[in-house]
Amino acid sequence: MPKSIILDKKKSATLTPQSPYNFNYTFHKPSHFPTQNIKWEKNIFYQSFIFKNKYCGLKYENKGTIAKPKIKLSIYYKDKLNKKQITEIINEVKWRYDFETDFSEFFNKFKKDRILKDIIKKFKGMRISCDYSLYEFLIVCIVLQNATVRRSVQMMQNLFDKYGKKVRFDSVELNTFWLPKRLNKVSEDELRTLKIGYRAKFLKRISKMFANKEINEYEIRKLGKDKAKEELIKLYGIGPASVWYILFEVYHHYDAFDYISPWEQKIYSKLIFNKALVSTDRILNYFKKTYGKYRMLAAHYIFEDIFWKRKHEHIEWLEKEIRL
DNA sequence: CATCAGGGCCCTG
DNA sequence: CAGGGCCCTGAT
Repeated sequence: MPKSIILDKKKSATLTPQSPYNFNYTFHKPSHFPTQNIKWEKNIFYQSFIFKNKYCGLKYENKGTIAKPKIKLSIYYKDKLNKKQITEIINEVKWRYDFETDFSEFFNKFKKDRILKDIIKKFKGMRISCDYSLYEFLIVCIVLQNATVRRSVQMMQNLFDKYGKKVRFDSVELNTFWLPKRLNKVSEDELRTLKIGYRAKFLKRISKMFANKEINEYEIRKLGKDKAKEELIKLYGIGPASVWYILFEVYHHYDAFDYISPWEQKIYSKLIFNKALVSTDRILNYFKKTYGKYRMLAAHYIFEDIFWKRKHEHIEWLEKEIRL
């Protein structure tokens, strides 16, 4: 078990995202895979955060409204962070939680859409949120592949316990990820003792690429969707199912919806067509035609809506599809 | 007890 | 471009 790093220093800043911004629907996504590097409670969000090899903790507090958003960000750290580094962390946070995008066109365009109209009313101001760096998100993708959620949770926790650290700040203790070079050094056999199976090879290769700086997360932000896809799909262990998640969540391409995995196909079939199984082509065409460049964002709103409902009520058909 | 598919991907033919 | 193999786990 990792030992805790106590983060006893703190700097705070007040941030004002573009309106409308819904704090809670952005910082908590029930459809997302749960990992122990983050913690949400109403109007507060915590995360562990590795910034240039430094282990930090971030606390976000909702101090505004959806129409007049205001977020207090507190950065907890141990050694020292200079002003420039603080600014860099703030900029990264703004990107990760989609502070600066203008959503008005999306909301206006679809406020009468048969599926989205009610969802938009309720979720207006929900943004993309990515709790991970590219490297960390790749780990999550790989751990999700060909496994049930329960098993993915176990694999992730084993990795956190073996290679990550823990940070303690404010009132929380959270797991952290590790640096790519850490995994680059371990053997495939050692990784396999963590019950991750054939994924060990993927993690090693990807960690090696990051350790050797063969891939640059920030350069890919400058690329268009197709170019970015081309780069990402080259990664060993990243195929068509994973790459769309990355393009949307990490790179904010609101139209990154050109592939549906079987379990998602069933969910969209039910929600959009009220049928057990509609062909993936038909679903994708519907989204493309109806939502155009916002098709993945629309899909995201629809997905979050059903998963929020699931928190409060039992949805029989959905339980069958997600197989915990 | 055995068998099997699961929130894919790689590699081969 | 189809299909087999891959890890482990819980369901049957």
